[in-house]
Amino acid sequence: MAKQKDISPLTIQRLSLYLRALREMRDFGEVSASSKDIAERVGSTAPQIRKDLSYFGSFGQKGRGYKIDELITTLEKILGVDKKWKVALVGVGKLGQSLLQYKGFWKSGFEIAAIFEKDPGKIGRRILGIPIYPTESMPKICEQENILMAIITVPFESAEEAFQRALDSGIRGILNFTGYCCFKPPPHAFIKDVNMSAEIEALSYYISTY
Amino acid sequence: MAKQKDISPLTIQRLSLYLRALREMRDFGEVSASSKDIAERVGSTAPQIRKDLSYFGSFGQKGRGYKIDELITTLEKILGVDKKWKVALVGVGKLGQSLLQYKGFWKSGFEIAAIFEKDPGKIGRRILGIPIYPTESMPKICEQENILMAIITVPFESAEEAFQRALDSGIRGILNFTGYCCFKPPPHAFIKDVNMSAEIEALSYYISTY
DNA sequence: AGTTGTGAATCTGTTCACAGCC
DNA sequence: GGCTGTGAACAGATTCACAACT
Repeated sequence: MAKQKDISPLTIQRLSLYLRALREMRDFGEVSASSKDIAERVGSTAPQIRKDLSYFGSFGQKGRGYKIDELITTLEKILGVDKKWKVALVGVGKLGQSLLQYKGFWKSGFEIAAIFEKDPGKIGRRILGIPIYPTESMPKICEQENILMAIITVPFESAEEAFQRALDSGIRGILNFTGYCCFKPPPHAFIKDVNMSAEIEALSYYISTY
Repeated sequence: MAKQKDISPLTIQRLSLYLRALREMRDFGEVSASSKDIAERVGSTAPQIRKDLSYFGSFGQKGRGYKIDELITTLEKILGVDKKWKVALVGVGKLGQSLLQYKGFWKSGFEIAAIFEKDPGKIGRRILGIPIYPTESMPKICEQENILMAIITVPFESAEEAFQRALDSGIRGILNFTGYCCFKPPPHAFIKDVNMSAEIEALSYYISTY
């Protein structure tokens, strides 16, 4: 279940969708599900789902489908969300505060444990009980608190600096909201870009064109 | 420049990155750029950029690269962001309010013109000067105001209903923050899913695995 | 010499179809 | 009969390599 190499990022992203779908089904009282059932929930196809799962092992029963509880546990293990993750928020402007407030993502074992800011007016205060530290203390705090992930929401201009500091602090996973996208992470650090402008501009393209 | 068919969504998404990079370069005083220059800015490769652009025409000069101003104008036209777009916000809970506050995206010609809500306590009020209407009035208002795009941030449970109402209101482009992903839009409507949980769970996978 | 634009080659991802099991 | 797991076929995206142009 662990060291599978060369699995497409697209597969990984979809695994996360399957997990949510399965949790819904469970909450709905279902006990087992076929690849077709899952496909309908996530707007995909049955062979796609079987193929994605097959990269990691055989979890179903021929003729019967998948046991929902088991598959949930399996997917949680694969995705690593069976563990608790401590996350740093770097930059607590409008967007950062919004993400803090928005509890949606922190459901599955992600916890914002520290906030880092440049603005002296904010340093030393707390938001939702979470302490705000000066950026310089990031290496120390991240080590102390065992923080391995960061959500970076600083302005574009400070992005490169923030990235570098995060890596120097032992951060291995970055969720990047800055729009800065030419940072090359070292071999075992990972960056995921979230780019809402690009999304909405793509919509603009489709509406204009078709 | 208009009706190119069958262009990959990935290309479109990247066009948006190129556009931002070029604007930065322009603001920095640059006048022309090679595909290599752009590639460095966006963390891609030179042939990728030339290929992407080639689907729409030949905009460069051999031996010299691209005139930045011209390419910006071209890309704006291709993406349709040379027009002003009015956008509806559907659901103004925590996440919706955050997006409103966060001016980042509204730079390039997108304007939130109306907010739609179920909560009677919010209806009739305004946020940042933008009126909050009951969801039922969506078809009427969207037609009056010529709103063709919607950002949907309602809770998962209300998503399907919200999608349906948006389409009934003439909305052609939806930016979907609900996590609901099995909605099949009709031929000339388009949905873009933004899924931050999936992003962060993917990070969890990479950190755990490598 | 420098750089574009592009067909051809390669690589990656998805779909199909069916053997094998329940 | 129903459904998984998977190799093989197919489709799609990226990279390469080079002719054409400045």
